Amino acid sequence: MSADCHHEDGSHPGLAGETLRRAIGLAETRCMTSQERLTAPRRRVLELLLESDAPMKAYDLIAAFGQSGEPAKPPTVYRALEFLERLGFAHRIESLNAYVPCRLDGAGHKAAFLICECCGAAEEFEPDFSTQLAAAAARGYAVSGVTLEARGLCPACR
Amino acid sequence: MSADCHHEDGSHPGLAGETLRRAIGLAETRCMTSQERLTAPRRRVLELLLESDAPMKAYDLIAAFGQSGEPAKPPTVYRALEFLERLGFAHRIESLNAYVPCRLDGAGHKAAFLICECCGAAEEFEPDFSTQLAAAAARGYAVSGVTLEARGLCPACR
DNA sequence: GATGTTATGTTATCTCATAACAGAAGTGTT
DNA sequence: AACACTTCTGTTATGAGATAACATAACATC
Repeated sequence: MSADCHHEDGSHPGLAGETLRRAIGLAETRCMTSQERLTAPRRRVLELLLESDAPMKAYDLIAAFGQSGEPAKPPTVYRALEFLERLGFAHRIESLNAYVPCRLDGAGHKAAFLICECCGAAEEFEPDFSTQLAAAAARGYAVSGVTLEARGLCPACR
Repeated sequence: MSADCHHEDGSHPGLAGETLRRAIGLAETRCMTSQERLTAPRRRVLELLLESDAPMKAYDLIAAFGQSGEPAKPPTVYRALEFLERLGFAHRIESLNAYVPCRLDGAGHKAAFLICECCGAAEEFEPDFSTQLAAAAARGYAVSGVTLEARGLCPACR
């Protein structure tokens, strides 16, 4: 994100109130059905991601973790992120070293982002990797996960 | 790369001798025509990348930099990598924190890799991003660069 | 040969992430 | 209930990756 960008990122406003509660409730349900546990630290990290307007760095999560200002220890947050990624509730954006909640239901182990170099917005979009998967198959590769990160300017910043 | 993989990565054998010299000569030429300078540290880092069979970490490059075993200082190597990326001579693989020489001529600011989770090979392939670029355009994004990283098993490791 | 620009050398520090081990909490048995 | 088993958490310490800041050197060009 450039330092002198004054645009707002309108693409993914953070959740709050009832909307937030429902998103977390949905995660609870999905954990139930897959015999996984949405424990307190995992729930807290998911909540922080959902509340945020923008991708969050791990140490942002660490700093914001405690209700009354006490930070978490790094492993607490990294473990929660690992869990959330494994269940598809969050994605890591490699080129930012940052994390976002999954905005698309059931994207599985594929993710695609449009990242604005001006305002820092990271918009997730439905990835169609058929071309690339065909190229991989032609080379004999068995692909288990794909990520795509496109950098540029969002409509507001152009 | 899994610790117990005994396969060889055959996809990108490191260059040596005449082949290596020609690859570097090509880079020299391309620098000339674009009014850029392939200075000693830049040339050295490119050489190390070209000689390697596999993606190299920045601190691998730092350790291998000196002819007689003396490491480089980190900024020396990071600056060279920045230059090589800018000119399209090298790519950073975000999900590995590692670097490879560009294997495709004139790929510009787009790159696509098949990364073997067993042997660590990273094969660059010709990216066709037409689908994703159309999706980006539909959202009003002006895309300046795209990277794709597909993880899985290479033919030898399957 | 003075000036502006680009690149390098050097020190220190910052950000990002994980290893290792002890303890607590849930689950299923007998 | 007592037990073993597994999963998750707490805590300390450290490893890995990258950059800020400033001084010096090399090149260009006028």
